[in-house]
Amino acid sequence: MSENVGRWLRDEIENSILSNEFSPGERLDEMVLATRFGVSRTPVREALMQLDAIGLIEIRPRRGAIVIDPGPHRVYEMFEVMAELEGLAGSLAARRLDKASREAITATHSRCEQSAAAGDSDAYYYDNEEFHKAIYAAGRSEFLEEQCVQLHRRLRPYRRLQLRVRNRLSTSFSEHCAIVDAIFAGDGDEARRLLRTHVGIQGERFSDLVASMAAR
Amino acid sequence: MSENVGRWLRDEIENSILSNEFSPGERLDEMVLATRFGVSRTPVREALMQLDAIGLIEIRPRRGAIVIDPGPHRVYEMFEVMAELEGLAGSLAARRLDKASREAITATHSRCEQSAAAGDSDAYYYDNEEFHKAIYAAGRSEFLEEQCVQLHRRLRPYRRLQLRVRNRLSTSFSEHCAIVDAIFAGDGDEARRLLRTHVGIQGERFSDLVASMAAR
DNA sequence: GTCAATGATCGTGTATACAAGAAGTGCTTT
DNA sequence: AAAGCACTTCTTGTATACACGATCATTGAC
Repeated sequence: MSENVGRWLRDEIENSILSNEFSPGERLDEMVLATRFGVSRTPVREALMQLDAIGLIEIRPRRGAIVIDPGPHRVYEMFEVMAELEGLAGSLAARRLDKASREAITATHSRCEQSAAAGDSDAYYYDNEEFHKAIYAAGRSEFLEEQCVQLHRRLRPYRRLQLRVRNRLSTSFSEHCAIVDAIFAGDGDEARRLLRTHVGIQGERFSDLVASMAAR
Repeated sequence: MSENVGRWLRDEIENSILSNEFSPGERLDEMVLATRFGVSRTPVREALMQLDAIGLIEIRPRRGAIVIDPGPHRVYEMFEVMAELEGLAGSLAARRLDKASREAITATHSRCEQSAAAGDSDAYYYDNEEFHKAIYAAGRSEFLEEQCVQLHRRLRPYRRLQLRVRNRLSTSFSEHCAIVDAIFAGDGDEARRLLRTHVGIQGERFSDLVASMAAR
């Protein structure tokens, strides 16, 4: 547990939302949360305030907090922005790549290869996240890295759903290969382009997303 | 005053920070703020929590809140991300432009023209903001628009400083012209490219920024 | 039978009280 | 005189109390 209860609660509730324990639209009762975590309403409220500020929940004055339901269209928009940010990270990574980042990318990339070969979508889901984070870090822009990590976090549940689509695992991995090649070759524009299409949800992938969101 | 004190305080303190009334590094005493605004510590704390969540201040456990000092390098990184997001907004705007958005862009653009012609950098600062917001809106991506507005808000003080640089007003406006042309021509790639360079801080503009930040 | 009005109930918004840690101050000791 | 330690004080973190608005149900009227 973190040093202060408010922060701990924020992480706890955030995780519960992102892992779909609290569903979109669900009302978050302060008293219920307080008793559940064995604290008073004060730190619960502070945690909710923070989650409201980062857009995970909505606090309607005098009417309590509800988990925001982005809906397919907004999720698409979020992926669109994510694609753009990852593209930037990739282009910076290609220009600024150093030894440590190169090794981190190589390591996470080969872990993805193993999970993809094994057809283990849960393992791939985790390794994929580490791979992308390695690219964020390689861009050497702290602010960009933070933005990427935060948005990635919010999109996590949907990224996971996407991997369930048939053949997505092997497609994803082969795209990774091209991305790694571009970054290692120092080709920033190509890395940017590849990451944009890799992360974005073009064409039929949007309907796949809608379908998987509806299936929950 | 907003419907609840917490939100009002958040906006109030946020504005005070962004208008440099509270300087970077300054300690924000809960009790001082509470008495200043004539409320108790509870809503003050809730406001501070939210400002911490969006990265404007840092709350160090048991040691109070301080206004974050981004420093030139981080401000540069923020502009880099802003440029990318605005580029995306511009490319979307070029593809999705409708009548209302077109009129909004035209109107704000001509207001910029007048302020630039008058050499009124304060007026231009305001009109420029409206112009950029018109482009965000024209992209028709709510999430992107929100991200742009939020980041624009945080960069506002620095954008203002930049306009003080010699000739920046007329340069900025002529860039606007090219951007408007590209968007109206439906050339998304060109709009993206132009906005990226317009917003980003390349070359000597970075040293201008550093100089103006130091001069405060 | 349906709709509206009024009162009861529940939950949020704010203030205050209390607990606990951090920073500053003054004393002692070397 | 400088450094270390204890004590005091100030500020934050959490709990609780109270006030007010929203929601819901019950009752009455049409």
